[in-house]
Amino acid sequence: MSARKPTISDVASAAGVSKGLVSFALNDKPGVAVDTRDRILAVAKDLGWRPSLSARSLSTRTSFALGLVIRRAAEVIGADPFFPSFIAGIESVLSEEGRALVLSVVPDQEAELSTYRTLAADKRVDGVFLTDLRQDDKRFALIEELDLPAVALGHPASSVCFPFVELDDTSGIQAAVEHLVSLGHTRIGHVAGDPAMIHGGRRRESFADAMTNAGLDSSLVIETNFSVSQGADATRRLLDGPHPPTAIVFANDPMAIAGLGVAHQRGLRVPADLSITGFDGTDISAYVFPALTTITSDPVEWGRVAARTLLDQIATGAAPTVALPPAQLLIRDSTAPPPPPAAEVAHR
Amino acid sequence: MSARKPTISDVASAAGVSKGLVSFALNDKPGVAVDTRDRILAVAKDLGWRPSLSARSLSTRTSFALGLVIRRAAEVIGADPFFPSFIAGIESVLSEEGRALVLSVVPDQEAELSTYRTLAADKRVDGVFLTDLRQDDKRFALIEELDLPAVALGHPASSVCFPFVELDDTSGIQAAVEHLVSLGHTRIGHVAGDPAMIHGGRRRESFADAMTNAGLDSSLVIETNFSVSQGADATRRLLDGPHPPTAIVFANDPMAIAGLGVAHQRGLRVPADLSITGFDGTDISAYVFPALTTITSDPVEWGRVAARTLLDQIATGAAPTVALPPAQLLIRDSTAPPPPPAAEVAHR
DNA sequence: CTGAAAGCGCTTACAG
DNA sequence: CTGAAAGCGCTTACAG
Repeated sequence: MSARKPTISDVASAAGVSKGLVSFALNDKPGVAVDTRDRILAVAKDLGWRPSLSARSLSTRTSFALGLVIRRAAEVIGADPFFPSFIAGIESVLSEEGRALVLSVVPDQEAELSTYRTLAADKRVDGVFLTDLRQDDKRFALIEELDLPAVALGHPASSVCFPFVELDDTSGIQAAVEHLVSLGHTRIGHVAGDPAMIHGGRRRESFADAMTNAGLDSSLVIETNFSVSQGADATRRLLDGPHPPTAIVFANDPMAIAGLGVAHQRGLRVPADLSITGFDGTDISAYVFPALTTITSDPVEWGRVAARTLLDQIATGAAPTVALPPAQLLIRDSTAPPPPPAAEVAHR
Repeated sequence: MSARKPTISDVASAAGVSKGLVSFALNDKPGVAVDTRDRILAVAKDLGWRPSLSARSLSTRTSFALGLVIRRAAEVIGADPFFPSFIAGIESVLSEEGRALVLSVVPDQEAELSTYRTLAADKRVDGVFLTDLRQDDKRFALIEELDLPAVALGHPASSVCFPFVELDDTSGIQAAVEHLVSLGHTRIGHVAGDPAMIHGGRRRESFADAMTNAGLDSSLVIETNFSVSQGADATRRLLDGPHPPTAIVFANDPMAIAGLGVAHQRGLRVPADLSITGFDGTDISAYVFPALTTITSDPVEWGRVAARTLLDQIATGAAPTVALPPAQLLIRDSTAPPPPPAAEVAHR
């Protein structure tokens, strides 16, 4: 029971071998006799030896950590339940691998970029996750410049030199629009996300495509930054327009819930007077009234797959891109046929 | 423009001094002539030298990182907007200090404890944040055993050897009860959080105390795990009881929003038939209908202060405990006088 | 005020 | 299959 933590030298002398051999045994390198290896490992276990992370880091230039940089405005960060679940998924694979997750939350692009630079310069992480991809994403060039292994969430707008894990959300949006059209809606609005963000832009395009396919006007769209306050505001503007929609497709659940609030405040019944769909399938969406028809994905699984892909990319330098099962439309109680024209007018 | 990153030796030889002196200059140690120091620093900057983190870690036994372990069931993790904001607060101080945050999300106590052990054994972090304090918290003994610097969020149930940052939430709960009592409510229920968690238990006690002070029955309490599903369930049970409350105080906003959903589903008007209060002051609470009367705290500030305190604790070993401004009652539209007895009966 | 050297605890060619 | 040694890039007594 020495006070000091045992080192590789302690193990080596206790096992009667050199430090080098202990290292080889530990790392499963070839060239160690089986019984020698077993003896070394037994002694190591006996002594309670754990190789020093910083010593390994120094000689291998590896940090055994992965980095996640989240760039979100303070206003948006709290409302989005994506990240906690996504991180739980990452953790579930990292913990088995003895790796850690280094997390940064930054307010703007400048801080984001400099955070990646610092992470790379300090070799604080062996690779990074790229979330919230943007249309013209400055990170791509930076990642290449820094020669930092990376994995992106979603399909990058340009061709990139790293793998990504994508989840098709277009079919979910299309299913939502088709669902509303089949219920008889013809004036459907969309409260879109941030157009500078790939998934914000793509959901909007999917909406427009689906509307066009149905032969309907696809111009009832208002862009937001994904925040609840802008979601509420967009809903108001849509309802105040000359031809208010009878259904609104929201780009995320928090905005849809805010939209529900606006509708109720105006005395509109959902879904009798106004149908609403969300996006994410958050827990709370099942418990608001009426329960939200939404489009579900699996952020925990996304985290798991992204972590495995990044680890693979670090190890091999050429991990394959993977496509997750597409987001699914989950029909609950916030969608119904539109009101008959007369009843409709009565509400304005 | 060499391909290799410059090291301390490069700086030393370029400046014509020894490595040791460069180290002293870098770390502001005494015993370096001012002009020598300036020259060294100028050369270092010129060469773009950044001291290697892993080399420094190895010789100083410091990781320049702080650890946050979040133990939450998958079901609860997404709905609680506390952590993203709290983490943003931590980040705002760590980024200036060149330190990183290592985050772990674990499902249960066993994983939680072993995560702290691993973090300490690997010297992965220099100190840890302790959140979601429990009544009988196994982490306290572990922290002492591991000799790991720590800071707790909230007031520990037992006396501990590390500082904590507390935020009084009792006065907020009391203010909520007093507000409801002053509106004329006499049957007030409480959807409590997890009683094993300090803040869950304390909010519940504050509720009971406030009710007793008002001379009212304080037994209308249902415990939950803070999840929206249990929040909805508890609301139903309260409303199905023999003497249903005319107001419900919820231990967090997500559950209050679920409670709002249950009330609407039953055709109860809020606040005319039922008053509801939340806790947290989340963004979305302002946008549901009716806007939620809630109790607000400042998780970002909490993160900032906790980070500074932990850094102080690491540096001095004796950082003072700090008390944040108490949570404030924010009156919005979900609270009003109770319905007259007759009207009430009509709703059952 | 400054230099030369040992040490932190691993890994990895290089010999044998 | 195994050992002895150098090296990763810092920090820190120890001399002078």
